Amino acid sequence: MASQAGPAGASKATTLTDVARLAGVSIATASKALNGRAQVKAETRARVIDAAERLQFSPNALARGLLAGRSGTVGLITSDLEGRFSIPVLMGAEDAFGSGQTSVFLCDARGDAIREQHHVRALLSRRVDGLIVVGARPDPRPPLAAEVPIPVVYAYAPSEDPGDVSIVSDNVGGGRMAVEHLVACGRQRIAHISGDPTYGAAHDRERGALEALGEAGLALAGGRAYYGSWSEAWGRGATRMLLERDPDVDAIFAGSDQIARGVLDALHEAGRDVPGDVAVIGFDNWEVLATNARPPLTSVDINLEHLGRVAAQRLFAAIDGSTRSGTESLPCRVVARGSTTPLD
Amino acid sequence: MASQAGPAGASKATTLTDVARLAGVSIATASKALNGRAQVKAETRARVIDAAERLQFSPNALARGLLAGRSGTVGLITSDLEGRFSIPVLMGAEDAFGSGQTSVFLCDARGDAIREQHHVRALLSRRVDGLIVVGARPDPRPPLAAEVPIPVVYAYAPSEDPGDVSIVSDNVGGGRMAVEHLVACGRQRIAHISGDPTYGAAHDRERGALEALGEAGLALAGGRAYYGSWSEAWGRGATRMLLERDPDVDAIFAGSDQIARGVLDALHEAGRDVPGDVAVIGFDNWEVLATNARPPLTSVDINLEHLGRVAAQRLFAAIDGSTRSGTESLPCRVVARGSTTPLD
DNA sequence: CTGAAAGCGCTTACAG
DNA sequence: CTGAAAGCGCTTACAG
Repeated sequence: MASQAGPAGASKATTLTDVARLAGVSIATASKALNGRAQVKAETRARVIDAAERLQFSPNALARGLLAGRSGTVGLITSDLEGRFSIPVLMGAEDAFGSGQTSVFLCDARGDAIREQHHVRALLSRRVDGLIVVGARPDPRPPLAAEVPIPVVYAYAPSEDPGDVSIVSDNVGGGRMAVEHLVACGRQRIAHISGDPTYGAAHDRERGALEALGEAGLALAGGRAYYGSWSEAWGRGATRMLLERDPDVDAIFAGSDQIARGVLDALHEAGRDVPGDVAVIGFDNWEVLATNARPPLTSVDINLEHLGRVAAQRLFAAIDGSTRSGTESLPCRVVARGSTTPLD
Repeated sequence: MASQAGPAGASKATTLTDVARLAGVSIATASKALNGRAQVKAETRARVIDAAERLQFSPNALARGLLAGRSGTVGLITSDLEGRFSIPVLMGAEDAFGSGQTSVFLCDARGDAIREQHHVRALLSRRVDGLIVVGARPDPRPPLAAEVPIPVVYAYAPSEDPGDVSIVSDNVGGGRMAVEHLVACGRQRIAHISGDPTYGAAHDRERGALEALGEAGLALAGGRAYYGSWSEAWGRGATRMLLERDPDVDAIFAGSDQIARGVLDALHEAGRDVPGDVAVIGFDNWEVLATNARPPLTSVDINLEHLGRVAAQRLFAAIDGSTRSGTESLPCRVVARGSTTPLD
């Protein structure tokens, strides 16, 4: 039954020629009229515009791009669509582009360098004007394998090459903010439970936390930071361990919201009141986890959507000729909820 | 300092003409050689291919598309990138396309019809060969406002127009599976706590559940299904209510994994053992919630990634001329974890 | 103010 | 087997 009709939509789209014919002018004039060029009589322009509307004319961007040497498109290569971190970045970038004339090609490399190469080649063939590469985790990643003749911006995960343009969130600053917030809430015995120790960003956060503690004249409760994995189970286990070693702890800075959820559970089971006895702050501000927690979880937001938007802006700038390079760190912010309140 | 260098990548890309010149043939011959046409001497072909490689020739897809009347691109319009349901669908679609010659434009309409229109127009102007529209929630949605001359496939949220092509997950079947699984585990007093009652899909799931209960000669524990919102808090509250009205309940089918997490919490606090006293099954199989639950949560997976892949296949078929239409429901599957086990 | 012509980079009949 | 020519849909100098 199928496929008898031949390719759907085979009815040819209307072209400038059709519009020109209907308006009774040459295609050159039609083009100028539609593009707002100055040298067209007002009445002629009106007739052309009217004809274009009547025919539902939609200019062929392929032809235009071929001529202009610019396609008005951009490639967004993510390493991991599944991961929840690339999505907000992607949203921010899509948002920044979408409002203008630029369309975005989405490619998921699934963390595979070969696949990434394949996508880069395809995008180059489509003559994208630039590329944004969104990493799966915040650590530095190798630059794209191929030499590409267009600007590239690395987002979330910076390129290992300092000559590239990278936009990341300021993990040191985020760690610092978390502790400063807890100190501002009057806490003195602050512990840090983090995740996978192979994440450089985790250590950056710890560094920021230690700086802030030092400035407040405090030491880390529990004797050291606890590293494990980015899971609720680890948050629970580490908290039990911590309570044994340092029962007087009055605040816990968790390396992620998942860990924080485990921390809250374990504190609850140990009969500690949050935030009365122990304040808890998470990291990432993963809404669904943070707002549903009991009590709702204070967390450090890493502003990923903003990061995506900035990446898009930097890409635009580079396409327009900017030669700025290097890694730019964007500040985090604390979103306060019920799990941290001042002691009084 | 910036922008002195002029637009980056301004060094013109190599063209077929460059390749032909280096190989000492006409561009027609070069084209045929590169595209595997039969009428080319082997030695000539080799010379052309060699030249193309040396020059890193990447054929201009814009020129090719202009000529072919087909761009080899497809538009993916999502209503809600933030939502966690559109992402897997998008992954599946991207995956199905990405392995071939098709590139995907991503557009987020943010649930706004005006924005959607804007994106449709832009995509049409880029001469995409087809469109996939991914809804934000599983209920039927109005078809695209504009008449589009290319095939459209609606995924996750079906079009209200039965003449359109829609791919959705089988919510009735999913509800049925959930109850059948609980019955298979020997449960007799099965309750259903669902979410926002304005979701048609929620009622579909209930319907499937009721059918399966009827076939097992059982009635719904708690007297009726409990509707509220898709949150942990509601899961907790509803469970408390349920335990009061029907203390003998031995299984709860939650309308989402978030609700299920709340259910588990409340059961835990009420001193009920899961799955010993009460079995719990969720819906959506949201990995991060399900695997981190205590015990790990059994859940109905709605196979969104597969749904995206099928949507892509249907779009391809339509582009190739298939005229099949209507709504296609894809089956769910139960992913069993620790929260449900046979009574024995 | 308007239009004929050239050209963006490629592919495809059509001659040779 | 190879190449000259036309053409996809548009824009932009350049004449008139």
